[in-house]
Amino acid sequence: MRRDSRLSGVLHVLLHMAEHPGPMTSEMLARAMGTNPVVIRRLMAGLRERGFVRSEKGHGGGWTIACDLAAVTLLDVYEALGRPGLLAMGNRTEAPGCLVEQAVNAALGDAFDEAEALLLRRFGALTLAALSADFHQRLAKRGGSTDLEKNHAA
Amino acid sequence: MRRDSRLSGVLHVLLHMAEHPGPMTSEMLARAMGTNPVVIRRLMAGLRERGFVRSEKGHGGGWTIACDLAAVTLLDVYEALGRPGLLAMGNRTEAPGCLVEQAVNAALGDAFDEAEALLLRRFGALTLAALSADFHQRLAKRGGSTDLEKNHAA
DNA sequence: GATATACGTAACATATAAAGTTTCATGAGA
DNA sequence: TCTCATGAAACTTTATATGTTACGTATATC
Repeated sequence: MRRDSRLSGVLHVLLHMAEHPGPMTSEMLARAMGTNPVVIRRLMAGLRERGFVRSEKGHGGGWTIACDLAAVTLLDVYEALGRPGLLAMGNRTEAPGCLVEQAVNAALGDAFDEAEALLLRRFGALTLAALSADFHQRLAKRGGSTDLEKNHAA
Repeated sequence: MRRDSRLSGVLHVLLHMAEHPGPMTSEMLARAMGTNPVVIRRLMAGLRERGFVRSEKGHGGGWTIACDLAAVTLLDVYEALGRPGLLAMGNRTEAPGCLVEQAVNAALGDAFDEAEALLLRRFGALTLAALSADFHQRLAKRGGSTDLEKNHAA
């Protein structure tokens, strides 16, 4: 399957929610993302458990942000998704008896660990507020609207 | 599917070949790796095209190393495998019209690009000779044999 | 209270890619 | 000629993200 896009997707959802006054339903968000409401609910389940968002049932219900955007990093979001695997490659065996494989594992494993650490460091250094600020900068430069319908094809 | 282990696997194969006088058949290598001869041939196809290894058919045939281990880096091997994807995550959409998604893509894309660059840098800095040297160091410390049968379960 | 709305969850379907397997053709040495 | 070994195609298996359907539950409006 192609690369996991859950982090990318959930950030997209969160930033749209930040621009939208009042709750957004899974249906609205799914339309914006070109996907299914159930996919949205799955993405959001972990975030709800951590208290980053809140969901309300029934009329006027939907999703609302329940945290300070400046206090939540991409690392927090990543962890709320269940820490999905970051690298597409890995060692063939975990604890091989073969010394050759141990040498290979050690060399590759170091590189893999470093790359993972780099990603987590980068995630930890970016807040949702920073992402939102970047969005608003792009918006000012282009002079568009924050309205969902203006930015997404119907 | 679990993480791609082709690079790990092909390095394992190469280092065993380096320790073995004369050609090794796909059958021998497959037994050592706990896999199928066809899998070995698939792994080696790209390396053969680049001249890193040579294959001979018929009696006494098999695979032999055809390069200077000190001149070939893990990056060369990685490229011979067809540059398989390094990261398990990616952006949801490549060139989105949505400014929110553009902001998300920019932030994540930078981190992803850096992680990939780090991995390729690390691969490029490691030669097969360095891996082999590390293996021999481990061997001296443990005082074992380079014989395949001694290091792999039957 | 009845109805429509919206989330929660389970179950199932689809798509993709690595890995494993089977089969047959081809070439090389004994 | 017979056996060994690679080359390549085709098929199966497995894992996982994503997409879809269906049904239960809670809530607001009428």
